[in-house]
Order: sequence, then structure tokens, then C-alpha cells
Amino acid sequence: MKKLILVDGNNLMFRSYYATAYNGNLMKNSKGFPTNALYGFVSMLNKIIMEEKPVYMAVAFDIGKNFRKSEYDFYKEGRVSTPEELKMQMPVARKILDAMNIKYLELEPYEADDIIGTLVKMTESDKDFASTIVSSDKDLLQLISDETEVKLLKQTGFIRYTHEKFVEDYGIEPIRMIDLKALMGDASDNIPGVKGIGEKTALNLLHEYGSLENLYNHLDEIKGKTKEKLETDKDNAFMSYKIATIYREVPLNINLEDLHIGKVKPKLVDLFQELEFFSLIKTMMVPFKEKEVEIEAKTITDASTINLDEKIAVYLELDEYNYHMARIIGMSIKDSKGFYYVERDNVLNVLKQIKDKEIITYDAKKIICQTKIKINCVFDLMIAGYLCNYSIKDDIAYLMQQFDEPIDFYDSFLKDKDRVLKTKNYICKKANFIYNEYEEFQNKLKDNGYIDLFTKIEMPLLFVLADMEKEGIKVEKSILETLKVDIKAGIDALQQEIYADAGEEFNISSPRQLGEILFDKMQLGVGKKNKTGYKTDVKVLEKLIGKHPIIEKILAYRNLTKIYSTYIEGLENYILRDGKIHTIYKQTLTRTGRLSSVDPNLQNIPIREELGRNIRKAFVPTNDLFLSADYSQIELRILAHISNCTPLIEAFKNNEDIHTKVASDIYEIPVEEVTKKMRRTAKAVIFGIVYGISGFGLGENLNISRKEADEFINKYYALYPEVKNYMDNIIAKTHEIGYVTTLFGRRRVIDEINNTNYMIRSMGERMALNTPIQGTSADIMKLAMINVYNRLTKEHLKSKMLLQVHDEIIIDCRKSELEKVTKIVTEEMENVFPLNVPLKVEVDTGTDWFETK
DNA sequence: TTAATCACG
DNA sequence: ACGTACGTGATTAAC
Repeated sequence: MKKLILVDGNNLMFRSYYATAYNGNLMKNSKGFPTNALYGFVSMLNKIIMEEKPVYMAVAFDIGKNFRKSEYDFYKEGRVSTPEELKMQMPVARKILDAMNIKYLELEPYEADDIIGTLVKMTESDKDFASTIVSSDKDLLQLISDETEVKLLKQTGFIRYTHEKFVEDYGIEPIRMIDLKALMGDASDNIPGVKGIGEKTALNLLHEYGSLENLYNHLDEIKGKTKEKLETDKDNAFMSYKIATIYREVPLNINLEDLHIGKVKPKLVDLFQELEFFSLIKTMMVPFKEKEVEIEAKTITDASTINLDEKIAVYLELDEYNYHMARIIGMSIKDSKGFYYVERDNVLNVLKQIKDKEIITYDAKKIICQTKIKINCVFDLMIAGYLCNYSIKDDIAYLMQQFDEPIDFYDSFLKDKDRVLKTKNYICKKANFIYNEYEEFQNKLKDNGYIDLFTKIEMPLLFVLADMEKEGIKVEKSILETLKVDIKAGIDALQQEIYADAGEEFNISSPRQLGEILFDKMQLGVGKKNKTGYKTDVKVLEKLIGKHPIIEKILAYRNLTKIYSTYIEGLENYILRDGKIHTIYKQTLTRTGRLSSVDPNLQNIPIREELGRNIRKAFVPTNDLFLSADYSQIELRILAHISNCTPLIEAFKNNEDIHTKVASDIYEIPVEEVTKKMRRTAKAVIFGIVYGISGFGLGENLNISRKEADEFINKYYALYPEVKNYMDNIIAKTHEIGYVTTLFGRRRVIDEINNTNYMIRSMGERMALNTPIQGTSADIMKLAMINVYNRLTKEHLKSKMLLQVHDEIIIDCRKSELEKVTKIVTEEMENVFPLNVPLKVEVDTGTDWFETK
């Protein structure tokens, strides 16, 4: 039996386009040509080939006019026209198929369905063939027979409709899909059908009478409204039948044998290069991979032959991402004359000799932390790329790919059996890329107005962060261990009680299993659903408190296991031989300009709940105490500043409690009469504003009605019209220019802002509101850190900055220096940049992180 | 690999 | 009628 796969090409392209077009970031190559539909199309083809392993294949397309439209001018009327960005991709799909050596068929005035129908007919008269149709279009189900099945694509996965499966699901023969459509019509194709008859009624009628023809022959047996409807629209029904029938006599002039899949042609590489489908080149083009160009690099053991009078590009390769734990593989250098390669054992030696020369690299922090040598990096390509809105990963290969210089990804390089042979060439290519792109990125920075942000904030910050990471924070394992024993006992006890309450053992950590126990077995409520089953998050569970003691036990269990695995076991794994944890601050990741912390994340150590907060007891100073300095209400102060809101600015100037102040304004009562609850409400409203509020969201958050929430918001706007004004303006402006800016000129492009999908557009608007606030706050903190660091260094203090948690820094402080350090952080942080509002810093100290603040 | 959950500002 | 607050990272289950 020869298997023929028949693909509905148009359908696949449309699906691929819309599947990814929604997020607002239409995938394009560097020339701006949209590629999202093509990428999905090729991936889908590959998937089909993998799953079906066909020997014969054909892809059908619509082209030109179609005969249905000529005969019935209402056909497909009212359809939104195909987006230009999808149309552009259609011809390329054909080119790709040609290069993949897969036949595609199109013929005016027929539609893809008709071509597929014709091919199906051909296979059915040829005993050797059986076909599988691939599409998400149910119309094609009418072609199902014993030799023909339809792989009906769903949002995720597919349903394979064989003849048997179809009859089982629909209770009619596949060919009666036509009769079904004749009755129920099709809104998307503008096929009328019988008005008022939907799928349910239509199916019932067909179960009873078998076909449209027979149904109308027995019209007198039908009662009531249905009969009336059928009578009124009889003509429409038979006309719809004609339109819905797939034509099977398209003059294709082809033999089935012609549809044999051939070998992939080399020109596919060129196409994919043009489209920048580098990952597809790697997976599909193995036999065609170009031979690696060998770079002539001199292996050196010292720096004597390098031209150090000009900038040099340096690249250091390690054997894992976490540079605190990694070992060196080798180092490459490019100068004005050529390439140099340094083997592992000589890296430190060479680096020491060149460290004060002007170095350009990718991820200087990695080099400094790994080698403990403070190189004079004047240009970090990773940071430049980040500011210029490139998608930046730790692996430089991602950036190289975007510049048409694809090399193996670091992950696959590490796994490569022949790695040793390739190393020199591989990492020299990286140095070459850095060297060659330096000027271009320098210009990009200039064009974007990023020179100050780059040279005065991000580059200096890199060295500050490197020092903090290198220093690390001391963690007392014994304290974690003590806690661990208690928590483990708690978990075990709770687990037994929960099993007893539930009447069976199950995996409490599985939301799915838990949901079934709570809502199906124990019937503790109706249960909200998500994609995979019942929702079981804190909010849901808290609503169930009181219905059964198991709920509180589950909440406690969740709390304990979270602490146990993430904050006890998790952290323990990161304590190095020096007894310290060295996190990695990602400087080139967030869309707003904030830092993030990984391996481990030290920016989300518990504080809000008492139990989790105990984790902080394990973090201790190596000097005498911790000093924390945090910006009080920095985001709100920035909001007051950028909206130039007089009452808020005044409140901050008078050092008022802002939440109480807003509460007193909203409730129209004196400050003294503001209750805790009022203050809490005001706080939630204020937060909502910063995030781009909706009445619904605030209502959810405060557990009040949407109407009440709306009233609060409107009250707030009335009180502080400047804020409302700012919000309206920033949204309008972002719609126009497509990006937002922080006070220091950092930009975030927001493509979502003009998306046609309401939900995505709204999200874009909220980002437009929030990013200038969050981003400016991040800029200010970064600058303050640099200034604090410089003061500590200049005044020769032994106290060291260890951590940053967005609006807070933690310093490992000498007791003798406490006064000086307090003065430094307060001065530097509060006076880092003049705003219309004062910046306020709150300082606290303690002998461990628990005691601090 | 993705989804759900929960930790932080 | 829609679906619902910004920015992160780690762990677990389940495919």
C-alpha cells in the first residue's frame, strides 16, 4: 500500500499565520519580511513527515478566481481580506516546497479542496494507494472513505478521522457532510443553508432521513417550526448543497507516481538563509552543511605578539553557563592583525597581561567573575545588543545568528563528540564577530541616543555587579538544616492527615489529582477550570476554607513544600566551598531595565509570611552586620514626578504616608480617621494605577464588586487629574510611535499596542503605562548602586554591597564603618538624580537577613 | 517542553 | 462579547 499525504496548503499557512500573529510580535527577518506563517508551515510539514512517514505527498493551494464565486457571488462574501503580511509569504511557501522536492498543485479556477478531492478520487480508483488528508477544515471530512482518512488539526494535536471514527462521532456517512452543511450553512464561507437550523437539528434530521433529498421527500412527516424553516429555505438548501460539494474532476494532468517525495535540494539552504530559519537549516540540511572555514589562529602562551595599541576583542569559553562553577575551555583574541588562541592553562597569565588594555567582549561579567581579573572592558557587546533591543541570550550564537553568521549553539557545542578538535575555530569565530560588530553597535547606540545610558549606567554597573557576585553572601548551612528537619516532619504529618481526610493516597503536589479529589470526590465546591482541569491555587483554596479541614492542611502543605524544595534544598545546592552563595545578576534580560537574579534567585527569598521568612536567618554577614537601604515608595514617587501631579508631589514633600493620604482624599475624611482597611484599599488602588488598572482587576483584588472598584478608580482620577492625563497621553503617544521611554532614555518597543486583538492591545497599553515607571526606578537604582560603590571604594571602606532587590540594596557592613556607610547610602541614593519629588531611603541593620528591616 | 503554582519587588 | 494589574525565577507534574 502506498501512502499519499494530501496537505491543504492554504489552510496550513493561515493557521500558522494566525497562531503566531496574535502576540503582536510578527516574526520577521532582519530585512523586515514577515516569516511567521512560513516558519509554522515548514515546522508543520516536518511534523507531518515525521509522524506519517509518507512516500507520496502533495500540497494543494487556492489560486486566482474560483468557480464557486463566479457562480454564486455571495460565496465567501464578507470575509476579512487576507492580511498583506500573509499574502507576501504565500509565493515563498511554494518555493520552499519546490526546494523540499514536494509537489504542490494549484489550478484556476479551483480551490485547494477540489484539487484534494480529485486526487482522492484518483487514489480510490488505484488499489495501491491510500491517502491521508491534512487540514483543520472540516469541509474535507466529506472525502473520507475506506481508503481515505482525514487528519483534522486541532489547536493542539489532531483527530484522525477514519471512516469508522467518523461514523462513530457523527452517526452519518462522511459524504453526508455535504447534506449537513446544506442544512446548517457556513457562516465563514457565507453559505446560507436553512435559516434557523444548526448542527444539532441538522444532524438529527439526517439521522432520521439519511440525506437532504430524502428529507425533502418526506417533508410532510416533519412538524412545527422546523418544517416551516425547511419549506422557506428549500432553494437555499439545495443551492448550498451544490456549493458545499467538493469537485472531483479537476483536470490536473498528473500521475500519482509524480507525487513521490524527492530529496531535499541544496537551494533550500539559500531560502532558509534568506528567511533566517537557522535552526531549520541545522535540522534539515545536515548533508548540505557547508564545510567549516578554518580560521588561522596563532596559539599563544603570553601576550607579547598581540597588538595592544588598539582595541582587542576577547572571548572566553567556559564549560557551563554558571561561571561561578565553571571551568575554562579556552580563550580567543582578535586584534588588528589576526587571531590568537589561548589554551586553558595559559588564560589567566595572558589575561593578566592584557587586562588594562582596551578590551571589547561579550559578557565581561563572566570573565571577571570566572578569572577574578578585573579587565578593562570598554565595550560589552551583550549589553549593547540588549539596549538596542536585540534578543540576547547568554549564548552569543543567538546574536550571531541574527547577523547572518550562524555557528553551533553553545549547548550543542558542549555535547559535540569532536568538541576538542573544533574548539579553537569555534571560539575564534566568536571573537571575530565581536571585533567586526563593535563599530556597528557603537553607531546603533549613538543613533538611539543610548551613549549615556551605556557608558554612564550599564557599563559601570557591570563591574559593580561582578564584584557583588564574586563576593557572594554567606549562608549558614546548619541553620537551613535545623529548619529542614522541622519542615520535613511537618510535611510528613500533613501528608498523612490529608490522605486520611481524602480517604486515599494521591500526589498532593499534582494540581490535577488534587482538583479531582476536592471537587469530584469530596464535592467541596463547583471548581473553576483551566486548560488541564480544576484550578487549585491559593485564591481558590482560600474560598473553600471552612468547608472541610483538608483545605487548610493543603494550604499548609503547599507552604511547607515550597519552602522545603525551593528555599532549603534549592539554596543548599548553591552553597559553594567558601560557604557562600554566588548568584548571577542578569543585566540583559528584562524588558523594563530591571535586573534579574538566577542560580539561585536571591530576589525572591520569602519575607511576607513568618514561616518562610525564617529562611533569611541563614543569610549572615562576613563583616559584622547587614545594612539594608531601600527606596521608600519609589515607583509612586516616579509616577508623581512624570505626571507632575501637584497633590501627590506635595504629599511626598511633606513626608506624608502616601497611602493614608490617598485614603483620606478618597473617603473625604481627615487623615486621623483613616482606618487600616481604608488604607489598604487606597494602597490597592494606587498599585492598580501603576500597573494599568481595570475595574475588574481591582475588584478581584479587593474582593469588592466591579462597580465599587470603578468608583474608587474614578475617584482617584478626579482627585489626581494629572495622573489620568499622564495615562491618556502615554497611551496615545505609544499608539503613535510604538515605544515608551524611561527618564534615562531606555526604550521598550511595544508592538502589542496596535494589535487588532483587544486583549493583546490592552496588555500593550498597560505595559506602556507601567514600563516608564518601573524602568525609571530601575535606572535610578542602577545609578545609585554605581555611586554607592564608588564612594565605598574611594573612602577605602571594607563594607561591601552584596545584593540588590529592585528597590533595596544589602551591604555587608563593618561595625566601625556603620555611620559612614549609612551616610553614604542615604546621600548617594537620595541625591542620585533630582526629581520633582524627594527620594527617600530607609536604612536598617541586623546581624542576619531576618533581623534586617 | 509547557502549564500550574508560588516566591519576590 | 471579550477577559482582565506590571516585572521576574524555581519547582513539580505531565506530556
